[in-house]
Formats: sequence, C-alpha cells, structure tokens
Amino acid sequence: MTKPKLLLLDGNSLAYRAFFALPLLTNSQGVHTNAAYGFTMMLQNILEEHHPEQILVAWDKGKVTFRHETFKEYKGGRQKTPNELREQFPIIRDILTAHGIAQYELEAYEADDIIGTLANLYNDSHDVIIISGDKDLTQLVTDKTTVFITRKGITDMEKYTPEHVMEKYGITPPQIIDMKGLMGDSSDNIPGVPGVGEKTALKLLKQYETVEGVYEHLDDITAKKLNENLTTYRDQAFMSKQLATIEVNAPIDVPADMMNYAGPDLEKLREQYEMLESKRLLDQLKGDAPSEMQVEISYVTFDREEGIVWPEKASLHIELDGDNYLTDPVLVMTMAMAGKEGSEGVYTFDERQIAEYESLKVWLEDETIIKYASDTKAIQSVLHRYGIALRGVQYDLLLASYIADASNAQKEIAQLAEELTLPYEVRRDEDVYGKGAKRQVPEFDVYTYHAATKAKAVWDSVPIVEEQLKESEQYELFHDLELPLASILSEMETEGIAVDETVLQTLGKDLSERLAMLESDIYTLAGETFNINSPKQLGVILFEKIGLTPIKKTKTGYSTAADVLEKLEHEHEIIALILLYRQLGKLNSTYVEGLQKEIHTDGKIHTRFQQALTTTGRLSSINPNLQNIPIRLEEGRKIREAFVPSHEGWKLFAADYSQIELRVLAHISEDEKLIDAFQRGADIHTETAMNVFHVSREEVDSNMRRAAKAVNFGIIYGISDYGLSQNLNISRPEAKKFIDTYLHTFEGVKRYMDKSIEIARKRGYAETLMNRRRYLPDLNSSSFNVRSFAERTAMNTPIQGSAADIIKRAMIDMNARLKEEGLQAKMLLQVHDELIFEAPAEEIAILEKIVPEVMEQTIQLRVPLKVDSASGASWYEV
DNA sequence: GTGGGACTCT
DNA sequence: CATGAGAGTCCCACT
Repeated sequence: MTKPKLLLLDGNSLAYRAFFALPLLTNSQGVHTNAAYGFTMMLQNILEEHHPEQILVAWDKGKVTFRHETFKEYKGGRQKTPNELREQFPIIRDILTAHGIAQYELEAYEADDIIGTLANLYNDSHDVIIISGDKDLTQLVTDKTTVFITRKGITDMEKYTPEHVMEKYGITPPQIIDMKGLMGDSSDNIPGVPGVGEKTALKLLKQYETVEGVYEHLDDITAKKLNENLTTYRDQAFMSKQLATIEVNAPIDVPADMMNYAGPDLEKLREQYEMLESKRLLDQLKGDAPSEMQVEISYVTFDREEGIVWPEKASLHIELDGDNYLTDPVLVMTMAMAGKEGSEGVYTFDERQIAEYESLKVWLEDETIIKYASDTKAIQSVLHRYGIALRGVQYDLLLASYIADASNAQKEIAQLAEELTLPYEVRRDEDVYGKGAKRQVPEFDVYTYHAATKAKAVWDSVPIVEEQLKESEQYELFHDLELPLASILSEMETEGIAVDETVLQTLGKDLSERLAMLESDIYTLAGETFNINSPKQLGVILFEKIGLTPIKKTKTGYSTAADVLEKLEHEHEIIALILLYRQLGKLNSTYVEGLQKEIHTDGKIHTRFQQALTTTGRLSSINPNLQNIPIRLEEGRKIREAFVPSHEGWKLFAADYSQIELRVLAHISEDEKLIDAFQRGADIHTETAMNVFHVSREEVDSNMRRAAKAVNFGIIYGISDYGLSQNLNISRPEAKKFIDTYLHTFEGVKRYMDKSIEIARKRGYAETLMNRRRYLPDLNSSSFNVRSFAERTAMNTPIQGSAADIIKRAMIDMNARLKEEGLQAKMLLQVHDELIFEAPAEEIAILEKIVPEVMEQTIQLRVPLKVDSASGASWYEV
C-alpha cells in the first residue's frame, strides 16, 4: 500500500525565490507579475512532479513572532519586502485558490512552524514532501518526510533525504539545528558563536553531536580562540539553537480534509492568467484540450556516402559542444530540406562524415546551391576547419531576427521558434545540456534530435522572416549588408592577429614590480594592509580611517570611482597611488595576463565579433575583446606593441574615419553650419569653440577646444547640463550656457534633436541611414528617467547606428577591392570607426591609396567622409 | 554562479 | 527626479 502524498509549500520563501529569479515583469496595467508568474510555474512543475493527494501552502503571519520574545533582533537588519513583490502576494493567493489549494497562516508563527507541525502530525500516515527556498527546513527531513529546496531559477530543486543530508554535511537532519546554533544565520540575524563558520560547526558536531555535547566537552577543545569564543558566547549559542528550531507543535487547526487536492477551477484560473497576460500559461490551459499538435521531427543518418540525394536548397546547422565555434568540438551537422521524392526531412552527419564525405564538401562549396542557416558566421568558421569553403548562403535566422528587432539579440533558435509558433518544440540548449558545472553532452540521439529540430526551425522560418523583412524594408540591409559581412567577419576571425608574447611578458614583469611598490606605499600611507581592489575595503580606509569626504555613494557603499577620487586627489597623496594602482592592475590582469591566455597555438589571437548583439548595429568583440586595447595612456598603449604582422616583411596598416559620428549628424540634421564646417575641412572642435565662445579662430585656446570637444560629444549622446558640468568640472549654469549657445548656433542640430524624438515616438522606433531599427517603447514611459533615457537613445541611435552601417558597408567594399586588386593584404580587425590590416611591405603604398578611397566613397553624404591611415611594425605604430 | 564596481575602448 | 551613447573583462563579495 502506498501512502497518500501530502505536499507542504513555504509560500513566502517560494514567492521570494520566484521574484528574484525573474526580471521585473509588469502587465499592461502596470501591475508587477514576475513573482506570481514564477510561483505559478513552480507550482505547475511541483504538481506535475509529485501528483499529491493533499496539499497546503503555509504563509508567515505577523511581523513579530514568538521568536522575538527570545531575541528581539530576530530577522533584524533584513531588507524590507520590496513593494513590487508585496503587491503580488494577493495575486498568488488568488491563483492558489483558483488551483483549489488550501492555504494557512497563524498569528505570530512563521510558515516554517506550520509546515513543521503538519509534517510532524502526518509523518506516519502520509508521504510528506516539503518545498521551500529556505535550507532551514532540512531539519525536518526524516525517512518519511522529504524536503526539496529550490536551487537557481524556478524549476531546479535539490532533494534532501536523511542520506543526502548526511552525504552533504556529514550530520543528521536534527543536527542542522545545532549547526545553526553554532554558526548562526546572517539572513535571519541569528548570531551563533563568533568565529564559528560552517566548517568548524560541522567538525564540532561530528565529534560531540549537539550544542549541549559541545559544551559538556568544552575542556577537550584545545584550539584557544575557539574555546574562548565558545565560553564567552555560551548563552548566545543556546539561544541561537532555540531560534533555529522549527516549532513542530504549533497550535494549529487544520482539518485533514481541508488539504485535499481536487484540482483547479479552470475558469477562475483562466481569469488569473489573463490578468498576468501570460501567453504561455494561457496556452497551457488550452493545451489541456487536444488543440495543440506537437509534431515529432524525423531525421536520417547515413552509413555511406554513395546514394545520398543532395537537395538544391537546404537549411544547415552545426551543433557544437560549447559556444566558441572557433575552438569547440563538433557534435553533429544537420540539414533540413523540402519534402520531395528521394530527398526529404532532415539529414544528419557526424564529425567524421563532415571531414570525409567528398560529395558533402562539393555540395557545401557549390555557390548555386542555396543554404539557409542561423549564425552562418559560426558555420562557415567551423567548416573552414575541415578545409570546406561554405558558399551559397542566402539566409541567416540569427541575423534576420536581429535586424527585424535588435532586442532579439543573441536569442537561441529555441526562443525564435517559439515566437514563430512552429508546430514542434525546439529545446533550449540549457535544457539539453545543463548549465555551468553541471553541463554535459547527452546521448547521441538526444543531441542529434535537438540539432535536427534546429535545422528544421531554420528551414521553416525562412518564408516568414523574409516576408517580415521585406515588409519593413529591411531585406536589403539583411541580405546585402549583414549577410556578406558575416562571411567577411568569419575570415577575419579565422585569420586572427599575430601576437609577440615576449612583449607581453616584458610588460608583465615591469608592471608586477611597479604594482608591488605601489602596494606597499599605499599600505604605508593607509597604516594597514587591505585589498586595494575591493571598493568596499578601500572605501573604509579612505572615508572612515583617513577621513576624506565621500562625494558620491553607490548602492553598496561609498563610491571610489575614478572621477570621485580625482576630486580628492589634492587632499591626500594616497589617492594618486590608488588611481595608478588600479590602472596598472587592469593592464596587468586584463591585457598582459588575459591576452596571453588567449594566444592560440598558431601564435595568434582569434577574437570573435558578435554581429547580432548591440542595439545600435555596432559589432562587439569577445574572447578576447580586441576593441578596447589601451591607447589613451602611454603605459597602456605599449600593449599595442605586442600586436604584430604574421609574416616577416609584412606591416600592419590602420585606417580610421575622422569624426564619423559628427559627420553623420551633419548629414542627417542638415545643419548648415556643421555641413559648411566639414565641407571646408575645418577642425570641428575649434570651429565649435569659435561659435560657443564667440571668439576668432586665433583666440581659441586649448581649454576652449577641449570644452568644445566635450560639448560635441555631449550633443551626440544627448547630455544634460549636469553631465557636461561634471565632465568639464565647471558649474552647472556655465554648462547650460555652453549647450544653449551651441544649440542656438547649430539650429539644424537643435531641430534634429527634437524631430528625432518625435519621429521615434510616432513610429515606435529610431532608424539609421540603412534602415536599421531600434524599437523604443520607453518613449511613452511614465517614469521620467526611463523616458529620458529613451529620448537620448532616439537621438543617438541614428547617429551611432548610421556610422556602424557605413563602416560595415566599407568592409564589404574593401573586401571586394582587395580581391579585385589581387592583393595579399588581409583585413584583421574592426574597431567601430577603424579597420586594421596586415600586408606585405610593398603593398602598403597601394593600401594607403585604396583603403581611404574605398572607405570615403562607400556612401555619399552631404559632407565628405575623411579617413586617416598609418602603417608600422606593430599596432603601437599605426 | 551572479551582480556590482572598477577599468578599458570608440 | 537623476543626470552622456554603445560595448567586455576582471576582481570582489555574496548566494
């Protein structure tokens, strides 16, 4: 006979978990819904997993509990429940009611005690299962009571049986209480014994079993400090144990049949889910009816090359073990194609087949065979490993969905497939492989099926997404700009840039010595040693021990940001040392040590450019980031000496757009003065200074030019008078005057700023020269901050985004031109407004002519584009 | 493992 | 009322 299952849920704790596990969602009424949604998802999982006969959700009741009589600081110092969560408790209760689930609370008791008491009562007659986010509950574990504690997210739970507790801690469940008594619990403000942490507590308990046992054998404990602490805090230890003990005999009155679980009232549940505006939950409700047809994808594998019928068109996917397509191993390649005689469904090939099947290579390299994929850059890069040159790609789901809406950045095929409501499930990688340390590759059939669904989803998405792009007039941007760029980026990443490791090693030695000296000087000035890299510890030293005036605060304490410290620089000599220490520390850890770790066996660094990530259309660079190699300060700039040509007799060559964003601003704002200045080839910052300060060219000094430069940057980013005043260290009225004068002078810019916001609000998105869009729903936000941010975005995105469009097109033109000219020169890197090449020395003269020419002529604006270039033996010299 | 704060770039 | 756009990586502190 199996006993009935009784499920006891810790309502408060699970609601907290749900709240913090999910982003702050709201429905259209502005009501927060994340905790309610998360709680519901948890509940569904739990019900599905356990199928209980009886269930009850326990809630905390009352700010003050009986524990406060013992210790009035119990749970003191705890963060107040956020209002965004508090307002969701009634919703959660309504959802539980709709589910037909009993709830219980008791004045002056916590949910723990209700659960403990019920578990105690029903332990013999039922299989009791307790679910909470609070590990304290594990003290209730017995042979007949199992406790599940949430881990990360909302569905991952850890199961505690007596065996698991023993395995994990080496103690029995009741000893959990003793452990808390000794080590305390900072989240409940239970003090415990100072100096005793988990390790010490467990060691003591393994030997003496209980807190009482420990004190009976106090004399046997020889560790002096420990013995002292135990002696001094004896009362506190016993009190802590008492506080940590869950009450199992609370005066509760729950008739057994009240907890019977009969199942939900679907109509009420639908009302609740509608309020949450969760399509997923509503679909699930409907899903109870057989309306949702889930299709199973079938695939074929081959055991010989002969006889394979190659399609004229197919989608292509390569499943990797990891996310770095330049280095991680291949699991399987899949191809989905039209159903037609002799070739249909999904083909799969394992790694050996990719490497060996000549007909596959021919098919992949055939330009006339149309391929569709998601992240073709990755696929092209992987195939390159096998000496295969992928051709004929006409579609890329990752890029297409990013172009359609940049907030789709980095979405998995799983999510895109779900949004396209394809009639089969594409699982998320995390669900298939697990996450972090628990990640592992499942069986062949599992990942192959997974890869098959991806190829199928890509195939099925083509007509839908292409239509969508044509509708929004973005097909050209997608097909003629991003798609060819993907291929070029793949070549750049695969090529890599050579690095002279000895340069880094020499720099590293020098830096380490200087850091050591700085460190000891800082300790001397501070009068003690501490971790300079810890803003928290540094704040204490500067603002409490030394007594400097805190200028700004962060969420977590004093701000020690560079701009804050710079204001304090004249007050104490330690400041300058700290600033220098942090700069050099960054150089050493990120650039000297970090870059060395990224050097492959070919002596090169192969960054990856993320093409479907930024909201403005820029690229980004990872593993490592080669778009933020130091240049501003000489010490950092030396890092660039390590980047060298890959062949003897070659040189590096760099070409960068001068003031591309201001030129784009001149073009789209049609501001006469700005256009005129660029057409005359004037120095734009000097020109701005002349206008803002009403002086002649000769009267512009370096300070005025510097201020004008800051104003120009500020204009592009939508700065406030406050921001400019901070930046230039001037008064706010002065800053306001600068901005006003600027906008009065450059009327067209003023008009642009107003108009760009208005247009974006009307259309719902900001747009670049090449029809890239960024949706800005926040322009209608009721929050000033959120709205202001969106307004600045509406002004900045067309500028930054158009500049990104331009250099992308230049890269495509440049690639074609290098081929045309039959040069060996290779494009290696892009840094937003700059292209880095390497070439034989004798080609440099040609590059000096054609690179600026191509970059300047790639688009015709109302102002000329200007490109500067340089060459040298390392990146430092260009 | 995650978030904050620091530094780096255009 | 908070306060300049877009990024990535490292370290610390906390879960």
